[in-house]
Amino acid sequence: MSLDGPTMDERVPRDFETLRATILDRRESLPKRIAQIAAYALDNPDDIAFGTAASIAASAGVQPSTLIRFAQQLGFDGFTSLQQVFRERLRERNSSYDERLQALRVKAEGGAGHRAIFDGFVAAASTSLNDISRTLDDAHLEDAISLLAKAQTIYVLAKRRSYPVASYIAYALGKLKIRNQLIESAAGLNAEMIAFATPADAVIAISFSPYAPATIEEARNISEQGVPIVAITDSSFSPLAQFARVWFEVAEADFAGFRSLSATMALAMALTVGVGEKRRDAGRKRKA
Amino acid sequence: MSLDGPTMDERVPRDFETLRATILDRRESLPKRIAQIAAYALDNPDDIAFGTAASIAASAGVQPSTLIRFAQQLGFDGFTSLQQVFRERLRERNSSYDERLQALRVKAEGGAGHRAIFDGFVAAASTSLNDISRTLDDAHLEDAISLLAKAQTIYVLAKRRSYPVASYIAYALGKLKIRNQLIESAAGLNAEMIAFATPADAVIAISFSPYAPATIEEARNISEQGVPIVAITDSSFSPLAQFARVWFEVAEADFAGFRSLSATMALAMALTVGVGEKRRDAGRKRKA
DNA sequence: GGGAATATGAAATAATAATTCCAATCCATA
DNA sequence: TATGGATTGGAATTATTATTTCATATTCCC
Repeated sequence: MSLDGPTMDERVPRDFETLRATILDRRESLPKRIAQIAAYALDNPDDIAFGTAASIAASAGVQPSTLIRFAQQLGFDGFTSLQQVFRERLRERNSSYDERLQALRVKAEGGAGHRAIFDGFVAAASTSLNDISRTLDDAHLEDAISLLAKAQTIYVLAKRRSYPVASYIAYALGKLKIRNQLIESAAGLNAEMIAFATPADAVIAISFSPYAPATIEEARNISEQGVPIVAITDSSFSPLAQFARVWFEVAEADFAGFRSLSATMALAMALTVGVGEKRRDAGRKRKA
Repeated sequence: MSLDGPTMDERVPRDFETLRATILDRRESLPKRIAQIAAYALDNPDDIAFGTAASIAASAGVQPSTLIRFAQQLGFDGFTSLQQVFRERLRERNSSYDERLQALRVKAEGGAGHRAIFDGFVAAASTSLNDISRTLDDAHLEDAISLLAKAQTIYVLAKRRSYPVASYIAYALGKLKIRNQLIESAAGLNAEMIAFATPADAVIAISFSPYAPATIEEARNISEQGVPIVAITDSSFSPLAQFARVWFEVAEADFAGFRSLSATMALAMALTVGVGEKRRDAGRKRKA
């Protein structure tokens, strides 16, 4: 029995890393059941954070009292205070990513030097990816892919800032052997090109504010011919939205006056590869 | 009083985002104290996850019973089940950034459906951004920007998969009023275009394995004319590296056979805007 | 192999926390 | 301004959960 007063020799681990180290350190010398719960704790820290003493003990295959003895051996005065450490860990880790992004952004805004510019663009891209990952509507995605998979030719329509995305879509469709036509302005023959499109075809149109007038005009014309349009744009007020059969709202973060394209790119690739898969599946079914 | 049976009309939010949306949606119509705790909940989700009804109520300045009424209004049968949602959120977000990515990747690999494809591309893009953020060499960035800032005309050279990046660079340089020439193959006049370049100009060349032969060939020719090259490529064995005055190694993650472009894009934008800034500074100094 | 020290299991107990209930208050409407 | 309904506060009640206790088992040393 040890009756040392309120100030004990052994320091109680206050943060998770210290705790982890302490456990690992003593691992050898722990009694069987205590070691069992120690291993469980390091393997399933989330369960310790949220579970009740009884539920955790059951999962780990020990008695609740063992769990408490484990906590006491580590210097805590009970399970509850041990649990605090595991909860604190979640609190901190949770914010770590956003904080890192925030730090990057602050550095980019405040800092001088060109590294700051680079960090700014990375932060903008990360933010955009994060956003779209949260907000993308699965049903829209399915609709858009079905629509495009049925098309004889997929026309790809985008100007200026959105043009790189269009050119990547065209490249990817080509690699997947899906017939497509990029509508670019070089030769000034857009109107003629568009005239070939029929309701059996489909369009992917991409435009962000300020909407390139040519893109809008061409989208209007082509939709009047009955060609279904899948639009990627930045708000429900976008003129593109009104012509589109399916449309996606993509909010890209910007930096130094240039918006990121990463979220749009990810969506564009998902559409392209999705169409490729859908066609392959349909092909297989037809053969079988 | 509503005595509707076990199947109630209103769906109980099962995940945090739905819950958040529901709260925001009803915000107007909520009674004062309930609204108070609603605001608190959205502002301090961690506290809801970890606190007790009493402690949370005290922090939010209401009675515990109000907290329970709030939960019930949302369709939960008590505070405890509301709290589950807040805990689940932490479990999922818990993941340090890498773990979250891992989750996304697992979802993309395991999951069927087109959402999985989308998640895969988002994961690839995030990974790439993460990598480049860690590995980019500040000194290289400075060197490249200095080199490009001195150029009379910046030639931009990329084919196939890298072409979208080149077109974005050209767009951005244009917006910044920096003279540039995109070398595309449409008219088959690349050789002639390249012949105009002099050592007072500079080139940004982008190529990834499998390196487009045309890009390599053109890079060789232009470097033999003494025009300095900044290259973005994917390994030190890249044929581009040997012609380049400065070169960046960018490792893009891939998914479904298509590599991400997000890291390359971020670097490209940093170069572009960096050059813009450098020229503006130089201009100011010359005037002063 | 015997005995002391240590570890474990299971149930009793104490504590803490969620929920309910009812009276008081507020608010809209006639 | 009176009245009914909704909202709120606070204490009582019920539930859940952590902790303690003690009997039993195991281990280690002489």
